[in-house]
Amino acid sequence: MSNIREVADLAGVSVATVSRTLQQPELVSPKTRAKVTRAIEQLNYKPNLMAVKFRSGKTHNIVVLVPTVANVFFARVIRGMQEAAAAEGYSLLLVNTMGDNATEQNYARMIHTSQADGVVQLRAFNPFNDNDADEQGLLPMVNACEILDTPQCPTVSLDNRLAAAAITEHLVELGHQHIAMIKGPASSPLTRERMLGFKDALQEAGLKYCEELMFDGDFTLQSGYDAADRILSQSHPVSAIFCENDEMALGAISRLKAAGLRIPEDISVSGFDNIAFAKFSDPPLTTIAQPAEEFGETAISLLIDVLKGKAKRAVKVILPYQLIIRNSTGPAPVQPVNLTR
Amino acid sequence: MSNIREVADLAGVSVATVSRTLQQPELVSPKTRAKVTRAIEQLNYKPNLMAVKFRSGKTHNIVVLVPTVANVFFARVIRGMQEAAAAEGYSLLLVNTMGDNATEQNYARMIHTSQADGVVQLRAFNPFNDNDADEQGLLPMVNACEILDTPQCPTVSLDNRLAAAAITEHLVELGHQHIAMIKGPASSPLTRERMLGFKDALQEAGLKYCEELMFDGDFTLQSGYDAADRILSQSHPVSAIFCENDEMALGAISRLKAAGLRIPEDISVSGFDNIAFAKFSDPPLTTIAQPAEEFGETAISLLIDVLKGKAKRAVKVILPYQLIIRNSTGPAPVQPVNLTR
DNA sequence: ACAACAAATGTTATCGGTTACATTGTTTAT
DNA sequence: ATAAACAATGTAACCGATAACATTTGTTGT
Repeated sequence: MSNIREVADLAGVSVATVSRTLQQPELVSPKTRAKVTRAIEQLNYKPNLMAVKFRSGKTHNIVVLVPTVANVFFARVIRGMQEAAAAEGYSLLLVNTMGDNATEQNYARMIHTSQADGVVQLRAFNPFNDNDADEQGLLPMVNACEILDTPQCPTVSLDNRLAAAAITEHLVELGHQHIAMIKGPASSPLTRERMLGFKDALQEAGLKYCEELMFDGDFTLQSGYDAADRILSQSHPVSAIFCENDEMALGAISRLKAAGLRIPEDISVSGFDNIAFAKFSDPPLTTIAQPAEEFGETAISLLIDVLKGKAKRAVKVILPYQLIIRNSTGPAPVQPVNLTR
Repeated sequence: MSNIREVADLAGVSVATVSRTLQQPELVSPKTRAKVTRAIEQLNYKPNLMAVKFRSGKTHNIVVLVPTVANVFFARVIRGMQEAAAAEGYSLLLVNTMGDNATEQNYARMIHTSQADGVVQLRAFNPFNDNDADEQGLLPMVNACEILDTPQCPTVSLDNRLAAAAITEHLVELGHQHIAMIKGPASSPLTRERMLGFKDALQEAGLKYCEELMFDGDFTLQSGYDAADRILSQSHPVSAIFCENDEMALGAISRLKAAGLRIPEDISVSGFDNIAFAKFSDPPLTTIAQPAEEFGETAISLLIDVLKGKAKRAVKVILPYQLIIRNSTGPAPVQPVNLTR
């Protein structure tokens, strides 16, 4: 591999001139520029970016902590980040953390070892220690999608509470009075926020909230299936199920159909996220659409602002949601269906 | 940020001793080691890994070219790579290439600019130029999943032809004589291989191959839906559809059901990949399971072999597939159903 | 023609580590 | 006792680029 010195020698100039030819060509006379360019081509010279990054102290790398890349929603967010990052000359170091705190802390440490300039965190967990925080005003981190309660960094999120209330309201308007909920893991703020929105809407409608109709899940298809199974084997009447994401909704539908229930005639099911599969399921899923790609783009652009020192104060961006009504929700049956057949 | 010199000063030793304490502690006396360790802690010293990588010429980064992270199958492969890489101290630079050749070439160039040591390519496209190849015997690249026809690098793949034949055979055994196929993009070798396997099985069974029953898709849900739409509006009888991946199969099922067809009573549909959704669709999808995580692990381990100079010759690994029979395929109807109702 | 200044190019310290080699101190063998 | 061998530590060159500063060359004005 050739280096800048060889190029300089071949072109008969100094290394500084070669560097300038590449960085600020306007400072180099056209004649010399031509000589240098020729030498570069002749040697097939490529600057060693490791050296550049080392020297400049800027890696142009961004660590992205993803709970799981297998989540279709995150895949869309990643795509948005990718594009925004590439446009600004940044590379993404994607880390599939499986929600493991230690792993996240490990990779966040790449900031300190100068392997990356910043971090995008897609989970409500602060991978930095407290003492890291006060070193500089703003940590080079952006929190997206599932945000921290008290973040010291910019965030991009959705008003999950409002969105959850909106979809619940839709169910209420259809006449549903006994709505079960399949929640995400208790550790997730999303879960809490969407639950609050759910409660808000119930209260607004004058319906009473019933703790026994809340079921645990973990955002996977299987957990939705399992939760539906538990719903079927309990005694309270249920005419609609609000699922905290689409995967769980689809899993639940699978179980309900296996029990011979018709959707939405016997029971309505709603999701959250509007993943690609939602449109093609049977029946197509009523859900909340999130601007996933935009989450990614915004996160990257906020982070770059922080890195450039532009952001003095932690910005909070709230992106809009959209209620997508399809056929998995319908009017409540006149007589609540007996689930335990 | 403190550096090695400050640590050396505080500990009252030379920089070499500090470096040795971290790299080859056995060369340093316990007494000195203790002094150095204390200084490191006191200053909260973290070695600048950019400097290390620059000096050593090894970045411990691996570029992964993913056509799209939104593909559930790739997500699993990525997860496998992630784990294998982390275990060996490598980081993954994931690139969502959207199948764009220029993008892939761009990122593959990171090898030449010393930003990464190697590349894992999940698509049948060689991002390097010919002249890159002969520089060294083996390019620091591994091709996985969808492999090149004439790769100059190690590969990990499935015998797609055999797998496609196996699932076709399953359809034939169920009595299907008019099998349509929804293909992937013509540019993909996977498409060709699976098509060959499909033809193999037809020939084996003495059935004739019909060009008009081959429909184009692009591995997305929507393209499966659209292809099914075209199948419904043509005149040949069809009792089964072999889809080249699960997404297209699910899209097709959605369209077929919308037309009032029952699956598998009226028409059978098979997929390929066994994504998580396959099990929870209605009906659950008959498909080919691939060891996705193992693809990823193997790819990384092969690449590391190449990087360490262990691999002299390009290895080809073929992983096993598994036919998963669920309920989207069933006996062929006695009288072929008229699709154009 | 010459000062004054601008443009073009060169020289070299520097980033933060690693490591070959040099030096000093300590132990072992004869 | 002395040379040889070894252990522990230090010195400084080096990786490849950048950029501050120094120097040379070219241009302009009077």
